[in-house]
Amino acid sequence: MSTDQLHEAELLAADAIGDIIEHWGFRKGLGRLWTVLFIAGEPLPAQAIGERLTMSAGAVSMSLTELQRWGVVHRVWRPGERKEFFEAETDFWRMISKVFDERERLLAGSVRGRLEKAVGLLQKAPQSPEVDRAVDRLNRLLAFVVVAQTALDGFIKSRQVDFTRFGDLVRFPLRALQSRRKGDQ
Amino acid sequence: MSTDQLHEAELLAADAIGDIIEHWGFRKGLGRLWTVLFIAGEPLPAQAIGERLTMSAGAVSMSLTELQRWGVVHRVWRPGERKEFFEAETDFWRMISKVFDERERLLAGSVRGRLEKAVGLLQKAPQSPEVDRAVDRLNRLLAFVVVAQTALDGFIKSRQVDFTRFGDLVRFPLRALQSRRKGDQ
DNA sequence: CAATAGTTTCAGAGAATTCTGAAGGTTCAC
DNA sequence: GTGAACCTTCAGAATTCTCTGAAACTATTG
Repeated sequence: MSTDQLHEAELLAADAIGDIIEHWGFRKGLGRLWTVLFIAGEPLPAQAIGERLTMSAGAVSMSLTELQRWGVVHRVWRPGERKEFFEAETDFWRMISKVFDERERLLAGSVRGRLEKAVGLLQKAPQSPEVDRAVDRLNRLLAFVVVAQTALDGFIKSRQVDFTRFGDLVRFPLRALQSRRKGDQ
Repeated sequence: MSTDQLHEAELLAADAIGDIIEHWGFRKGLGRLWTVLFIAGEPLPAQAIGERLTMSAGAVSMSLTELQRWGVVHRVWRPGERKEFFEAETDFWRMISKVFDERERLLAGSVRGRLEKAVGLLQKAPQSPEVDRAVDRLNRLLAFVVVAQTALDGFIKSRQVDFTRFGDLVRFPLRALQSRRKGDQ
């Protein structure tokens, strides 16, 4: 039965993506849910998602909320339909940018602030070779946080252009791969 | 007392870095431990770490093992000393590369394999517009995983050069910062 | 406005992760 | 070899995270 195989493939892929996502600090379930939506290729109602992944309505709802917060899933309203639909963001680049932005915004401020505070504390302490070296190192760490943030940001924001050398694979790779089938080689 | 302030600053910074690290999918404790070693600026015995962070010997040992596995902490043997010392890797770039490499190695194979398997499953299923579209999407996902990996890898490996515009801040900034103290200009 | 379909929220259950503390190694000095 | 100092391991404790299921809420329909 075709539906079973579709379903099995879906779960397999969802789990794989779930694992990636988990290694980047997200919940596995979020990756799985996004993948199901992505493979579906069209907006799905919450209930359908719950059925495919065997999740409770509550879990689906919470996950969808979080995915929307990250900008990787969008809510779709369909005239005439009572229920709501959800679709996966498919522009991988936009997705990643958003996630990075969010992480930056969330952390950079507080982290930077705290590191600066730590430096301040030390500089008020009586000078000593030990403290001096600690200040140097903290400053170095602080500098790195800033540089890394800038660099990552630049990378993320510039890549859309640079990626063209991959033949638009990132944004619209469908055509290029369409003809490759198992056993081709 | 200077030691108290050093200690307080240490904890503050350690916690900040711990938070960053946590958002990138690691245990907070690993970030904290690394930071203490980094600020110390010299190899420390396990016991000293435990005291500064109030961790049990077991936790310290386990954390050190993991940090070494990630290549961000090194074991140092000092002739004449019975205990062993641990020092933080200070080349941020090497650190990041290693971490990315590890993640890649760990996941890329399995993830790629599973996605390919999912595509294979679908391609054996009876053709239908729905299945065809699913195959397309899965292929696109697969392509992205590969591209992203390549791109990230390239970025990571090339950045060492590009970072020079930050005045070597990333690799060897110690000297540059050593003399700079608050009020220098 | 009552009934219904659908979604969100949240307390508590259950699962997973992380830490502790003790037992067991290992190394080195004597 | 024995004892001391130190590190590692690991079973179970403690903590944290995630999910469930039911109740509350919202929007739509008749």
